[in-house]
Amino acid sequence: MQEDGGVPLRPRERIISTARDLFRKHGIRGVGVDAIAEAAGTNKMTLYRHFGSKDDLIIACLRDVAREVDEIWIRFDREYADDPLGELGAWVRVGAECVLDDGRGCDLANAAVELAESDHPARHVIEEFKRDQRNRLAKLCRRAGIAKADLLADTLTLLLEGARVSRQSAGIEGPSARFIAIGEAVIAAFAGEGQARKHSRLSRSTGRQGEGAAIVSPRGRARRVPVEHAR
Amino acid sequence: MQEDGGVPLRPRERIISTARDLFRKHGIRGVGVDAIAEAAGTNKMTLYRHFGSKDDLIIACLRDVAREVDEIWIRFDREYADDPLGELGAWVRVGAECVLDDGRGCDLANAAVELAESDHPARHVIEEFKRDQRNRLAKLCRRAGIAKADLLADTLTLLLEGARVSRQSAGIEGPSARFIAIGEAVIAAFAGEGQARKHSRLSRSTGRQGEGAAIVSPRGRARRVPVEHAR
DNA sequence: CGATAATGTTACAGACCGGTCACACCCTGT
DNA sequence: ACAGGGTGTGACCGGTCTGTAACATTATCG
Repeated sequence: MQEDGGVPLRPRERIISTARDLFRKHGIRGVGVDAIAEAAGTNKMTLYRHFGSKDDLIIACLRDVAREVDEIWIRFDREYADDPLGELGAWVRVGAECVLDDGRGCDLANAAVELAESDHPARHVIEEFKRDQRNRLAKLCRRAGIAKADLLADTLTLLLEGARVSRQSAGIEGPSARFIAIGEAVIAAFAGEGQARKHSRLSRSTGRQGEGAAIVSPRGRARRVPVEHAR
Repeated sequence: MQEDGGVPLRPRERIISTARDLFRKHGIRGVGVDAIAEAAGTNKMTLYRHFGSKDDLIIACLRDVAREVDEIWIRFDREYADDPLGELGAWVRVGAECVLDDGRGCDLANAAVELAESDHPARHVIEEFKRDQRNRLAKLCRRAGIAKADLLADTLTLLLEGARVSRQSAGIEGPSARFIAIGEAVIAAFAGEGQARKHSRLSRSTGRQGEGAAIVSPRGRARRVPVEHAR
């Protein structure tokens, strides 16, 4: 049946994996539990034995996404333990990968749009995740010696969030195509301001990209990262 | 019955207005045509006589939103005819208003998230609208003498788009709270780079805001604008 | 007034939704 | 061999969804 790395997946994992896929492709409200169960090679009854309701399944999926993103952070924090500025650059590149990917944006953010009810149980997971991402990024900025670390973290968060949603509504050639160039320029501007202050010029900061960069094209180290549609 | 400015609205306008409201509150897929018709003080049959299908109604609503935003642009272009930099500032402030407002983000962007099918007829409207917004903003940047006008337009677009979506998933205290500060700082950085070059420093550019600005609070001129949940 | 168009009302079709029930099956461990 | 837990099957419930049919009512305007 369905496997992952040679190990046959049990129904529960298959359901979560399949549900994540279908939710992402068609939207949470655009796919029914029956379709999920069938696509996962099982049936509705088994699905309901593992997840008491569709909302429960949604929450489990969102938690699963959040867990994957956390793992990326943990790996990055280890790989770039003594190079926080390099980690910031890697954050931009992996963010750009997420922007391209399949162009469906962040699962958590999408869920927040779809599940409009302000008291929906999934909102806790979403808000906690977003808060966590912001804090992680701010901490990284602080570690990198950025003077206005929180402000840079917020700026980068808005840029990535915007790139991912803009990719959906304005297309791949829209403003999100310049996410890498913009992100790197912003980091350079913030980094150059607090300490060395040599040249706090905006854009054209790390070489390459510049005005005519057009389509963002992640390469180099970030390519190795099997990030799928994380975050 | 339902009026607007003293003039009684005909069923068609009432339906569009009501549908926009309900779509916004509960999401497009979260509200049925029957509920829309009833809330609009009419019935499903009349709704279907004006709009052949729910998709048609969705498209009409999105066009209506786009039209309102266009009107704002036209007014701004007239009010700030000889002060493009001032218009950019106004753009940021009215954007911040949209971010706050009811915290449900851009109707067009939300629709792009909800209507995941890549061939959904509403996608044309959405993409055209977003392309148009970007071009308008870029033209404004050019008029303001910004050297890298397109890059600034893309940056501001990502920031606003990010602020509006982040407001939904990370809450009102999240990164979107600093949208005005960030936006103004970016504009100042770009404006200071191309020509005068006096101080291209990031942040702390136009006074006020700064590090501890916390919640964005639109005031002054932008307050007059009855923007509702435009864009 | 009278003709015509727009609107209201009710009922219905057909599909799909989330969720449950009863029961049969099969695999695993002892 | 046996027991028990996880799983598969199909039917079913009540509700909601988009969309339509037929007919009654009202508004508009010459």
